[in-house]
Amino acid sequence: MRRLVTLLPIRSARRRGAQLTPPQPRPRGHQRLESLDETARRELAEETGVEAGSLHLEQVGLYSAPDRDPRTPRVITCAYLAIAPNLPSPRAGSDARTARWSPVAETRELRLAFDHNQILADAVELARDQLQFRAIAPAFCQREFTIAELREVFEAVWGVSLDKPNFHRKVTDSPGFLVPTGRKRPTGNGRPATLYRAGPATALVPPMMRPSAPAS
Amino acid sequence: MRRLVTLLPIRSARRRGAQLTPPQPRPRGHQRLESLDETARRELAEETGVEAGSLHLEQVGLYSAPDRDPRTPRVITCAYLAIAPNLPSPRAGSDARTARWSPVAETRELRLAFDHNQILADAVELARDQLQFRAIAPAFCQREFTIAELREVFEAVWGVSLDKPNFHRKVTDSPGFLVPTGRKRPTGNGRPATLYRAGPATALVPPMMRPSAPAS
DNA sequence: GCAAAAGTGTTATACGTACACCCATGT
DNA sequence: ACATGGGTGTACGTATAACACTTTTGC
Repeated sequence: MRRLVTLLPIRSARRRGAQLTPPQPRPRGHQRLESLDETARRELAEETGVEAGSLHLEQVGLYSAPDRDPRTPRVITCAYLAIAPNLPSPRAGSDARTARWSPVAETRELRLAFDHNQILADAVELARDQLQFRAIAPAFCQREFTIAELREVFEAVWGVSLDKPNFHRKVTDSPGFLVPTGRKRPTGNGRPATLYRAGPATALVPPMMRPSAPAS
Repeated sequence: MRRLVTLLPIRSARRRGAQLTPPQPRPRGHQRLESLDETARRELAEETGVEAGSLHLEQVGLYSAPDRDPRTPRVITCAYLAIAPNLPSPRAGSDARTARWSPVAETRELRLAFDHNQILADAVELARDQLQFRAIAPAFCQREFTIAELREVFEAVWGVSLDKPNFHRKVTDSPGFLVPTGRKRPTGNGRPATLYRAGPATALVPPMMRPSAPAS
């Protein structure tokens, strides 16, 4: 089952610059100024071990309701959506002590603090939308992947099941989306699947339309 | 010609809460806490005279590159996109002293300070995308409008020309998008157009796909 | 009547969907 | 040989685009 969501605790979220009050001076010298995007990328790498290169990062939005944290007014959070393959479990003992993975289908049942359920819902919805038009699906996979693995990404994020033959055509016909590596991967049982890498295209043309009703 | 963009100066952008440093205490007492969305809505109303009710407001994004304002590091801006009809000219003598209107087609030629060209481009791109799927186009019009006026919105924002008959069907067939008022407006020359109001629908189904290449 | 703008009908084409079918491999 | 999963072909329904056509007004 594909896991897509990590939840970093509030304490960590504050330290990593997600809160927009001026940052505390860092203990060891040489405090280089960085954008929030860079901060999010660096801290996520530090806490989960994901190398920054293979990481698709995107702003979800700014959450600034004055009473969103009843303990302290004026806590403002900028939420990010990260897309990456093969994420390791959050490191025990790190800031992300209570971080965990959750399948997309179960995110609605989670009970998070403050407005984090809303933030998470917005992030999932953003991922679902982006998947239709942008060529970000390979970011969920290894550097080389099969069409079936790519299809599982769409099925997991959208919570639907897609027609295998039509999906195959759509992704292979989309210009610049996939480049075959020439290699094949034995499936153990059945014909081996050809391996692909992410192509140069940034958009998916024509778009992969998301079915309205969840299929069986 | 339809004008869509207002540019508020930096000085104003700071005071209205677009900068995310803790807000200065306001001179007259009773400083109610508000979210950034509320701040943007209130300040835009104060400076342009747009009543808050008929205003579609949306976050564009957060701009936090450390050197985006070379005079002061760490100036962070949350940009908003506002959609409203019939905007009056910015008030002389107000904070928005250098604010002005610009047609969408000419926004690429503008020379703005700092990263504001990028912010403006992002906002226009957001408006273009949203127009396809959300029922926000009537927010550009008066409370009652004709199909032709609605079509001019799409043509102005997208920079294309659309087929009149097909556009008419699409918008009238989209359930809950438009409600006819029963009244008609004489065009001066030709058959009078029936007037519509914005319907309850929030999404445009099916979406109004934006043509890829600009038509003649 | 004529011009002009609103609105309707009609047709060809493109697209997505469903599903039958073939291909390549392990046992 | 046969089961299994990868991949291709094909037919059908629906949506879109292009444009001819009708309707309603002012002059």
